[in-house]
Formats: sequence, structure tokens, C-alpha cells
Amino acid sequence: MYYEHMPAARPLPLSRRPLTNQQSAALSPVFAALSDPVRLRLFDLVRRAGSTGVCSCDLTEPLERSQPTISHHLKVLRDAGLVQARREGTWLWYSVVEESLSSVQAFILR
Amino acid sequence: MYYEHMPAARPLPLSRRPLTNQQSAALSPVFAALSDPVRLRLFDLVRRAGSTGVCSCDLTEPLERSQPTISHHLKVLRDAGLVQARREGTWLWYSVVEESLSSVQAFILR
DNA sequence: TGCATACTTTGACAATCGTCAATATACAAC
DNA sequence: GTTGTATATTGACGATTGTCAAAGTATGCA
Repeated sequence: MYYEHMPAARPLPLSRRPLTNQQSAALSPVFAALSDPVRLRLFDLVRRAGSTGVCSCDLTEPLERSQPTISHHLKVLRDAGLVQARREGTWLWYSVVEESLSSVQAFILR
Repeated sequence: MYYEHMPAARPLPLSRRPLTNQQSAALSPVFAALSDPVRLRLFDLVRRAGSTGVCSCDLTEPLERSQPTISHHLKVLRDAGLVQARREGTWLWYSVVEESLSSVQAFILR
């Protein structure tokens, strides 16, 4: 059953091979970024704002968390490549990175 | 921009409303279950085994973790509803719960 | 320069997590 | 019963996490 015991002459197509260590290491941070309920709602609010984006200051109230906490969560989402920030004066406008969920989508449909 | 300021007379369709606290609380454990690289590969190996399933004893070696650790991770995946176990003698055959990723899929396409 | 606003970083805390060794449980065969 | 195999649970450990108060940084304006 373990894949090492399979014949090597005809390798499976790439997508049908077991997830490699590197693949899982690259993918798990995306899942981790969405593994917190506050971050899930945060990402949803940002996505809902569309290409215009949403000011970070408008996110603390609906999520009932302190401003540093929201800033922390936004950094996690940013580090995972899920959202991006665009500065406009003192404001930061957050918007989702389009197709950032494609790796998750690919894993589901794998 | 905050949704409470939107007119209430014509509510958005259910899927276009902001993620509720309950929805995020129900969804985040699924993401959390897949947020660890070892569990990601574990889930992938189980899914790869198809409806036949795979014996837990065949999972410790490829993942290079101790038996209790694999057992722990399998429990996390089980609690998240991602995999299920069927006993056959002393063996436990693990298989994925079909459509267990539908909630994740729904969130992505939301 | 100074002040105000928007946001980040630091530091601390309790809580949770991933891991393993040791132990316990479940089942089959004898 | 005993013995052996498969899996789960317990307990401990360091590491990471979510949270906030406090302090720091950045930008704009007077």
C-alpha cells in the first residue's frame, strides 16, 4: 500500500503522487492562516470589500478584537499570501490576493 | 463599508452575507485539521487509499513519526470529520469522508 | 516644529499544539 | 487464562498561538 512499493517504471501523473514534504510545507501555512475563526471572518470581510479594499480601522469593530490583534491577524494573512495592503495616506487598504486560494482549491480537487 | 450600514430592506442572499461567528467557528476546525504539514500528508495518504482505506500501521513509516503521534493526528482528522475508521479484527482501516471538504470548497467559491 | 491619526512592534500571559515514551485497551489465536 | 499485535490514551516537554496593554513608527497637516 505504501507508495515506495509501487512499480517505478510508470510513475503516476504528478498530481496523483503522494504529497511531498515540500508541498505540504508550502500548503499548510495557507490552511493555518484560515484555521482561526477570527481570521476566517477577517478574510471574508476583506474579500467582501472587493478590489476597492477595506481600511483596517473598519475591521476592529465588527470582529470585537483590539486593533493590535487585528493587525497581527492581518499580518498572518499577508504572510500566507492571502491578502495585500495598499497605502493611501495614513490608511492601509486591504484586499484579497486573487487566486491566492488556488493552491487550496488544487488540493481539494487533487 | 461595514455591513451594518447597509440598507436592511433588501438583505443580501445568504451566501453573500458576512461569515457569521457560528459559521467561522464551524469551519475553522476543518482548516485547523489541515494546518499541519504531517496531517496534510496523512490526509493525502488516506485519500489516496480510496474506499478500501489504509491501515494506520502503514502510515507511521512514510510520515516518519511515532505511532502515538500518527494516532493523535488521525484523531484530529477524525474529529474534524475528514476521515473515518472501520475496524477489521485488530486493524483499523482509515478512509476519507466523502464531501468532507465541501464546506471548504463552499468557502473558497463563496 | 508639533500634534493627531493609522498602524506595527514589543513584551507578557495563559492556552493550545506536536511530539514521544510509557502505559493502557482491544482483538485474535492459542 | 496467556501471548502477541494493533491502536489509543496518558503525561510530560518545549514550541507556538491568540490576546491585549504599552510603546514605537509612519504619514499628513497646521
